Amino acid sequence: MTGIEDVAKLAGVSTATVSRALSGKAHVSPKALAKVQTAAAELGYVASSSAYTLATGRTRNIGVVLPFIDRWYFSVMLESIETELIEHGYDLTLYNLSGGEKQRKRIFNDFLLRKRVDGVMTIAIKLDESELENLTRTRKPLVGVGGPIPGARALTIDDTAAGRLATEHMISLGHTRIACIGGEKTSEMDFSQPTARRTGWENALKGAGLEVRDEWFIASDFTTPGAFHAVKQILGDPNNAPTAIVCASDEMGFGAILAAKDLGLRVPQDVSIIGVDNHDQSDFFGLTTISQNVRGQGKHVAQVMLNLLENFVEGEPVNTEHVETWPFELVVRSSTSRPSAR
Amino acid sequence: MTGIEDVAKLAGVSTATVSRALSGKAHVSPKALAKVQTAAAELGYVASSSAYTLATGRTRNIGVVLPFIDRWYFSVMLESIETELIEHGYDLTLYNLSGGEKQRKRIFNDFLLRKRVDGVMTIAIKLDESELENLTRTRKPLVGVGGPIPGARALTIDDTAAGRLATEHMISLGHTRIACIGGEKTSEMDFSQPTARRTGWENALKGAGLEVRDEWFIASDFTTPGAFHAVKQILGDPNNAPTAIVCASDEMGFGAILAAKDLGLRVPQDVSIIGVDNHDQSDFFGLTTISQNVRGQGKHVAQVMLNLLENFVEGEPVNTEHVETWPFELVVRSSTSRPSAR
DNA sequence: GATAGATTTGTAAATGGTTACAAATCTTTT
DNA sequence: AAAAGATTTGTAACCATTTACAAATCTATC
Repeated sequence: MTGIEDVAKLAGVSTATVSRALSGKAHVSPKALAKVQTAAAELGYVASSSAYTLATGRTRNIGVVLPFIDRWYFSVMLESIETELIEHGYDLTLYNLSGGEKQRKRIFNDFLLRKRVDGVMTIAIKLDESELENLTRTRKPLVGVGGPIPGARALTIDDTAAGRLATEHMISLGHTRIACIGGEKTSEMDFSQPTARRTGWENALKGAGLEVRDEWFIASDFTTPGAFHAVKQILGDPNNAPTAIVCASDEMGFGAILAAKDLGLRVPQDVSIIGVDNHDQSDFFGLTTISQNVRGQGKHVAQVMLNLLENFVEGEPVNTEHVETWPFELVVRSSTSRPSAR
Repeated sequence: MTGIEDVAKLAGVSTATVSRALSGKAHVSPKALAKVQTAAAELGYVASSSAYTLATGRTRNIGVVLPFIDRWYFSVMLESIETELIEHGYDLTLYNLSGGEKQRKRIFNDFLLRKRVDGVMTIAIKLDESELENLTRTRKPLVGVGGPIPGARALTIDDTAAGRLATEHMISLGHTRIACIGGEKTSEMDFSQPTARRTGWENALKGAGLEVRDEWFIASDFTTPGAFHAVKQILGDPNNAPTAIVCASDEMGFGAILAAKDLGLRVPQDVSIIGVDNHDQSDFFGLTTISQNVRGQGKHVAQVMLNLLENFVEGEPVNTEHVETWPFELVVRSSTSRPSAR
């Protein structure tokens, strides 16, 4: 393999000059620059990133930790973060927690501590004490998206407010019998969204003086089939069927729509349905939703990280708690309307 | 940060001994081993991966290149590869091509050449001349999945045979009017699946002496909404409506089912529909499909890579063309049946 | 208890870049 | 044309590990 020394020899300059010429960090005479560039091109030279890292302490690589990949929110978030990082010359190494508890332990105890990354981003992950402790001890930037991180920077939407807005949309249309399909009791791995969105639903109902019936909340995983079954339960009950359903995600909203249709109910004439996310396919399903521009968030959170790395001052504390709130908005489509008069 | 020297000092041995004790690559006396281990634990020492890489030439990191993340096949493939790699102590760095042509260029011309990865895996990517050339010049293992790679190892299903089996299933049920929803004319980025599966459909029809009507093939992207619109076209035609539809993927199959229902047609009584993949939600939709264990393929292809890295012999050619064919099978669900008598 | 052989250990040379510092060269000013 | 200042360059130390080689220690044998 050709190294910097080969280039220096061919160009007739020292390795220092080659380094300066190629990195652009210091001025080099036009002649030298040209010689180095042609020599490098001729040899097909590319700097070894490990030598660079060893010398500078920077990896130009950031670690991204997430609980799943095969869900819309996560894959889209990952995609937009990756695009933004590559754009700025950074690599992304992936740490996916779906491999179980022991894989999770290894990631936090081994992989993330190997000085392989300049910073860590977490996507909708709740870190436990020791994980957080491990991460902060590395003194590297930590940035989260999809929920707050104690003691670090994070970007998130106000999930309670989102759940509330979704519900208030239904209330404003005249619905009084409003159910909610939400996440299971927060598992270790999930974040706060499920419960927060449910709380928003409760708050909205209470705020409007409507009753919060236990049987009008059904826990389900965040998938289309999960919500499908939940909604069949809820709509199948001849005495208690609600006229509106608030789903904690759009993927669940799709399941709700399919379930209603499967029962022969019309959406929105017989049931109104709303989700949260603005999934790429929500338009296709005509699903009214609380839109939260996931791609925008991914790009933004990547920029926050890059900024942190750029303006890093030795000695200063890297991570300070700071949660930034991202806006959301109601997008009305054809899955919600006034309840039909009985 | 604590380095190997600190550990050596605390344990009262040389750095060489620390290295040997911790890597387990050479025998160390039990006493020394114990001393080193306690010292390392006390200091919370973790070896710097860049120094390791510089000294050994191995990164324990492999690069994965894919065209999208937010599609079921890709996210599941990625997830299973990542799990297998982490299991064996390898990192995965992600190169996603969805950021456009210039991003693609940078990835192949810069990122993958920086000696940052021990090997490269591509998922359903067609490499052009120069990309392939760049990759093979690094003399690092290259392994593909989802289609062959000229001059390198690859794992793939026989997409033509899969398309053919799907179609023959319809034929064996007695269908004679069989349409196909397939991929657009192979774009640069996609792989051969779209056309291969279409070819399978054609071959099956010809083999059975049935006519191949041009208007019974509709190109669409590989999404549910895409297929939805395509199928509405095809089923809406009063004179030419087929009784069976072969979709090039399950996500398209879902769209086909929804489109049929939307037109008031019953599946399978009025139209039979089949897909390819065995998507996690195919069971939910009752979609008959050609199943290709994507997780299994991901795991396998990761093992092939690890094997290559393990048994790497200096001087031997690393990449030799070899395509391994992965099996698939017909999974019959409720979306296919005999055509109803007119 | 000396000798040979096996095992364990330490010394120091890689690995391939970056960069502080000093030396050399080039401008400008007098 | 010399002096001062600015710019460009080269030398060599440094980053944190691994590992070849030699030295030291241990174990077994006579």
